[in-house]
Amino acid sequence: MERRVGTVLAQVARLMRRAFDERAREIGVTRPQWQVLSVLLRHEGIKQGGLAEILEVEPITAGRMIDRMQDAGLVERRDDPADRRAWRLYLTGRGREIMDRLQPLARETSDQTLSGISEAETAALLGTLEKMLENLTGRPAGANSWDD
Amino acid sequence: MERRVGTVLAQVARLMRRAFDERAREIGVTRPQWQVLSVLLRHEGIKQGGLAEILEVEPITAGRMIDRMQDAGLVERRDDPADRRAWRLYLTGRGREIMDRLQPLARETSDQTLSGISEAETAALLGTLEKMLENLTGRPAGANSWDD
DNA sequence: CAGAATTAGTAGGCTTGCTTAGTATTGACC
DNA sequence: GGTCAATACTAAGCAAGCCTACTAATTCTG
Repeated sequence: MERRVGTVLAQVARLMRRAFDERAREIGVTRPQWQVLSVLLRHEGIKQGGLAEILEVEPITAGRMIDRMQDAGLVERRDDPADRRAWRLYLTGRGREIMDRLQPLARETSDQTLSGISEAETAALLGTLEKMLENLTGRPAGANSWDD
Repeated sequence: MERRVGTVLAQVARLMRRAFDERAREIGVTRPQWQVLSVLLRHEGIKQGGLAEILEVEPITAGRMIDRMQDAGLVERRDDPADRRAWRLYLTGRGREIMDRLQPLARETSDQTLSGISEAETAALLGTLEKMLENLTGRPAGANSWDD
């Protein structure tokens, strides 16, 4: 039985990504890229390693994404004055503009996905998912947080 | 608030895949490949298109996966006697053996992820996820089923 | 201060997903 | 029976994950 949790979870996650990307294609941004922009909005000047940690992704994955987003003019790499190995990441004006246009698309996607599901059920879902996240990362979910 | 559902969902899905792949690396099989084997076990002789539909994946994605799994000796393509465009897919002996070894790893992964979460909560999670799946695919979740 | 260990990021190469565009075969319709 | 649309699959090319292995800079330790 439990086998199905991973399967269904992966399926829903993939279909949500597809639904978002479909809407955002015209803007030329993918959902993972939107998530990067989202983090950068809250943590201007973060290093690549920090970004990777928040996203729970390997540093190389974050680095490659920043490569593409820099080419697209969405983000900017600046030297870290205190550490010559590191980059500091900043949103460009274009990146900021695009965030404004993506927000409603994200809303639409989650509205579509959660249609007919009550607030309470959604909250319960989120609660369970956060426990799972803790089990997988071995650290409290609040710590790797998105909204501090 | 709802924004976070997609994000957390994607994160949990990715970390579960990582946890499974870590365990299965020694066997040389990834989680998506395990899912293919799983479907084939229940639907011997299915065509690639049918496989893609069950997995909710594009046909080309399924095709490329079968390429690799055929190279690895896990599955076999046989001609469809009634349609020269199509392939019929079968597990090899090796594929079947490997399934036996993967089952416990899948179990471990979901046990780790769901540790401290009650049966009732897990069932509720699954129920919610299936509603979301319906919302995303536009068809009843039982239809694209895994276990008929 | 010198040398070792850690940290920040990159390079190459793989799988899994996608889109768009193509070929080959089948099936439906006049 | 011939044309034409639909179907089954493949090709090329991209994004986003991963792992292993590397360079360069920093920090720790003796």
